[in-house]
Amino acid sequence: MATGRTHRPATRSRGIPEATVARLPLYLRALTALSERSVPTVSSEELATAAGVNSAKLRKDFSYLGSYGTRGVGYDVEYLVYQISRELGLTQDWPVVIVGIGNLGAALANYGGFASRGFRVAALIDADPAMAGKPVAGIPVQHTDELEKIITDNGVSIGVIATPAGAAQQVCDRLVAAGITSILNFAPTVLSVPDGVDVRKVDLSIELQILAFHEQRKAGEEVAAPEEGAGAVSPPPVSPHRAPPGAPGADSGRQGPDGDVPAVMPA
Amino acid sequence: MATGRTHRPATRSRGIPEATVARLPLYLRALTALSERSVPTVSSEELATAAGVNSAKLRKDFSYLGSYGTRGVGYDVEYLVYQISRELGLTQDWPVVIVGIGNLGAALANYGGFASRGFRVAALIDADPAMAGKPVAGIPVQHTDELEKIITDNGVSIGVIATPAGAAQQVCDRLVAAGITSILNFAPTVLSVPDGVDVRKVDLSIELQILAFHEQRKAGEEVAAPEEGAGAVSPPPVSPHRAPPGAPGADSGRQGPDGDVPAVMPA
DNA sequence: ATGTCTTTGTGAACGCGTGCACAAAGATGG
DNA sequence: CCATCTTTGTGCACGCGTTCACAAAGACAT
Repeated sequence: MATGRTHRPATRSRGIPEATVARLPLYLRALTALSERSVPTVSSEELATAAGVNSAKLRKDFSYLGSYGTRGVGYDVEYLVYQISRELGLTQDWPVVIVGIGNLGAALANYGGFASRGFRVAALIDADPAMAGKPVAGIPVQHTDELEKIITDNGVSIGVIATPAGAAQQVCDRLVAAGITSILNFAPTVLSVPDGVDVRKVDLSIELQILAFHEQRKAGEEVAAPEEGAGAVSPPPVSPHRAPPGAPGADSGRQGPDGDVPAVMPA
Repeated sequence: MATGRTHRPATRSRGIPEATVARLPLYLRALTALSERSVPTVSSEELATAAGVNSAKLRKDFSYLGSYGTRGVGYDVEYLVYQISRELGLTQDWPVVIVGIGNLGAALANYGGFASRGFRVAALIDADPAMAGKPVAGIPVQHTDELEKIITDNGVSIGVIATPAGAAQQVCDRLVAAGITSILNFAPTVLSVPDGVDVRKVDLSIELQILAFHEQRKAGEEVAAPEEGAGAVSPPPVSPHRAPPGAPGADSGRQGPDGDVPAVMPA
């Protein structure tokens, strides 16, 4: 999961737990697949398997939405697709803007999963004047100067940030000032936003690091970890030189502070 | 976070909670930034703010790693960077292979955040013969036929799947059979893997849908929904009882019955 | 040394999320 | 109409994660 929510402590919207909301898209995907195969109904067991979750959890999730099932039979696929879509707000059109048309931004612009879910790429924005007018995924890139106008003219409320880390906060501030209230952030930075603005982040690097952690653990299981100092080893002021990976280090020379340039895109 | 973990119920690796592991990369990023600015020490309060978390949570997280701070002073930045890197397994080289070099795969191959964290792209693999030999991000693409050989020859244990949804499971099976034990999946499909294999998934579409949910709720707050609670009155926008599809009518039209099309990667 | 001040590390309480297990609801067959 | 069988919906218990709040530990000044 390359995700991470931000803020929004416990405002359980109208009783639907955040964890449940996060799974609804999963159910929707599985249901859509069934719908395409013209399957009329599914049991919680079948659907749960298709969505990769526990059936009890699925039933409990659906119970928050209402009683849409039929005991002894299961759930009507089409009806459920509609209900979940409505709950998620996918029955309406959501114009989005993508800021930062680099490798990642371009990949996002070409992403086919947008339109099929009610999301419409209203505009592509980049700070590089050379990019202006150049079409990406059939949409001409516009310069950052137009940002505010684009957002207000199109009534955009969701913005995607795919810029380098250094520019993210600045872009974010402008988006928010222009009226954006939901942001999907691909830049490896913590964005600070005023209350009322939602931010979700996707960071591939983080996901890989989590995998590495487990991978290391698996590998170390056979060798039996050396347990290191049992007693609390007081932190010696002597900063142990950070062991640089045997790889071609010297990465931080690429650019700004963090040198991170996000590049992600779910298929 | 466009993230979502999979499996691994409660195997808290050596006592470090999964939630804590997921935050370590966040701390590491903030610490690295401080390190580059030559800041010698930070308090839990400062670091927490930089990482976007609560200070109490941060201290508790660090407590699982050991006592690396100094009361009254804070944490030694360099030392902590090293400890966390080591804990995450980033002090060693992790060769990874990327399968599926479409828009997404190419973006990933160009991602600068890999090398800087100890990850090295060992190979790019695609099923399209026309792609073979073509360099992407300086690395020549190899055909799927070579998959097994590439993995065993390079001792790769982490694989990234960026193929269309339809090919994901098949690719996954081959990766696992070849010895891969950690997979980062960008395809919108639930992968089934044997025990011992970790899968993490990133799905942009899901993140956007979650944002849409909250966005819709924000918009609806002004209209103030009429409580509707008590009697569990199933909201029948279409039909009270198990009404068949019927949905499209009220729907924003546009998309056909299918609507979804499992995010078929443009490739 | 001694006292004061800062910040960590953690015990404990609390709340959310998960999964079990079962009663209720409805379908189905006789 | 009744019996049986399937599957939902949910009460309940449990465990993880979060947060509070404070004692302990050390820095620093006197």
